[in-house]
Amino acid sequence: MTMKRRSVTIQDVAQAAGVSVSTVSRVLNAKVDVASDTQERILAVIDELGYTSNLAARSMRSRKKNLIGLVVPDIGFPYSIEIMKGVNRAIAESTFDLLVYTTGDIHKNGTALHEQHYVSLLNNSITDGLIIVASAAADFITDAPIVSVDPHVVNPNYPSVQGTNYQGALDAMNYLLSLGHRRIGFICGRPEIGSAIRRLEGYQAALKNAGMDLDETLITLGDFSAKGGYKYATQLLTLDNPPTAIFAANDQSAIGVYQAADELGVQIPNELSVVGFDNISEAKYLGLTTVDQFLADMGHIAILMLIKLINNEPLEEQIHKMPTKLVERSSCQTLTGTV
Amino acid sequence: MTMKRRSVTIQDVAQAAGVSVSTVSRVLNAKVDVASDTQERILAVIDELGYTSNLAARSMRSRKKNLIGLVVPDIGFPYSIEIMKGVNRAIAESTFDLLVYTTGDIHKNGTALHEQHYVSLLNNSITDGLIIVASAAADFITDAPIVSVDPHVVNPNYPSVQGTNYQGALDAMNYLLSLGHRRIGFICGRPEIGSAIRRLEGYQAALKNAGMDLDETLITLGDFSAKGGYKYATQLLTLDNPPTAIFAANDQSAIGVYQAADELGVQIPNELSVVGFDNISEAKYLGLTTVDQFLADMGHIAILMLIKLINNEPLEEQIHKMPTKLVERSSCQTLTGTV
DNA sequence: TTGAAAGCGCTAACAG
DNA sequence: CTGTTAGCGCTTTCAA
Repeated sequence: MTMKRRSVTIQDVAQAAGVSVSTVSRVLNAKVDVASDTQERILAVIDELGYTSNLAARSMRSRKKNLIGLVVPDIGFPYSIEIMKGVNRAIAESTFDLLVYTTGDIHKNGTALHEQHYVSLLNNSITDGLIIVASAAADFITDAPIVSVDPHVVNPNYPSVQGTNYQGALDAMNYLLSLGHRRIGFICGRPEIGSAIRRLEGYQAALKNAGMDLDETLITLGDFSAKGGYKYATQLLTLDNPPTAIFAANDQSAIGVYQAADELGVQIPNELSVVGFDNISEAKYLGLTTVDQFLADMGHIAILMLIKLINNEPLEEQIHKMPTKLVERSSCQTLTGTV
Repeated sequence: MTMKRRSVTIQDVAQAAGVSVSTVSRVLNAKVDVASDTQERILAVIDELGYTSNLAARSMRSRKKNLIGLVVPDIGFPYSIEIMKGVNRAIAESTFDLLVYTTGDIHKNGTALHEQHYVSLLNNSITDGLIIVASAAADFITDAPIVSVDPHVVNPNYPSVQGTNYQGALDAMNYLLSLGHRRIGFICGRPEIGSAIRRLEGYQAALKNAGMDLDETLITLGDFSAKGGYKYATQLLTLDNPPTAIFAANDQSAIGVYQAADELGVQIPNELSVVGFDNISEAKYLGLTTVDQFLADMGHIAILMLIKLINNEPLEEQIHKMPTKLVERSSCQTLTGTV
């Protein structure tokens, strides 16, 4: 590790090259009005001294930072990972660098405050713009643009990319109905999150469309966790008249369902069909890639939108509808976005 | 979204509170020598104006930035995620904020350059120190301390936290041997990475210790990917005299083994035992948590080491040995670290 | 084509 | 306890 006590500054480079700092700065910023031999000499010195421009100083002085920030909730969720992948891909194709901040455990309180803290910290100083994933906070203080991905509550004041949760739930339910199921259980997500509610509404609408009655005992609480899924699946499967299929609000819940079924000796998929929304873990385990792609695309779209905002280009409203694909014991996810 | 054209500065706060900037600065940095009524007034103004300190300006002026950087390879790997979790946990218990940078696809070239770019960019400006996970680069130019987690090649010039790959492989093999297996296949990791080699050495040593001959046809190439695992498992399982057990170099490879076995109609674990190093995906799928913990602890330890370095405290050499736990079809991971 | 000089927002002496 | 002042490293006028 080459560890110097004081880093080499633009001053050092200027002195070594026998020019002024402003000339070095011009070279660094690829300005054209520099004599080519001067330029070469400076570049050589930069290389020799191992100079890197100081991010802080640069950010402070100039408006463009070439840096985009991504604020994601608990990275333990495959959901976050997949979005990050799409973001990474889009960043790689751009001229921006990416910094990621995680707000920690999504189930803990104070997430909204954490988010706001980071937004202020970053967007008022070193980043040109920010993507916020699954934000709990509804409002932010910021100078630079923000694009929100799957916010808990949609705020029409700023652009967002959202999964088509309602349609996805309809698709999943229609799939189960087409298999002949008439008693389908539903394990809900965290009720304060809009997407969980829209999935529930999709569940209810599908039953209604099929002309079936709603059995309230088949709808349970839930919290997007495997533990919750296990608890509520056990509840459903030990009913006097248990469901023949379960639609879980997300992949973690679905894992809990598998565990509960296993423990109770219920065979999947022979005795019980299971569909989980966002069923990433399983898809990955089974070597499927379709589901991941939806989320990655959300991240990708969000970055493209953000870059347009940063460049002051207009956003055209646009529906980005992903094809739906269902696999046994797995699920579907569709999304819309404005680019 | 509250979006102002120019952010409120410490100047604005000072003016509004009728004090000087330095007094505001003192309050911001929790200095004690400020009259409590002055402090209250300033805090009220800060709150009212929605002031947030400019990260760039602060970083530039003061040595302490309260920010730690984490550079991880491809976030698609559960390995990276688990380490990030441990890091997050340690950060939450500290006074530091965390910023993450990912170098993208681990299999792509140029990773080392990417790493060096970010180390210079961050560590010479806005971070107090950096954790680098699975670094491909061996050397860095940096002002602030670095702690390396599982570097490809260990550089004795700077502190590192490393998994006990050799011992872990021994444990995994002894487990398979204790099950009575005498023909055990090995699917290697990327050979340019030190940990892959140490796992191979553990495999070989275990056989030697058991007084068994080494059958070269049972050792295949590999690349830490499911695709590679599938390919080489197929190769092993279609041998004239196929192995009764396979030890895969990581969890991705193991997934490939399951796929290959499934396709060839080989029953696991009845006809074939499989152990995968770092078997995170499966452990998670099966609801196990032990394996994750090892990696998270590596991240945790790394942060504790880094904070000591930042505070100029000495590092004591210390072996942190995790208990070994083996589960059928899954694996073990132990680690050591200096804190 | 280049250099001198003015700050960006902030912290840290140094005085009072 | 508080204000004045001097920069941190960089970009950007404005002159030369």
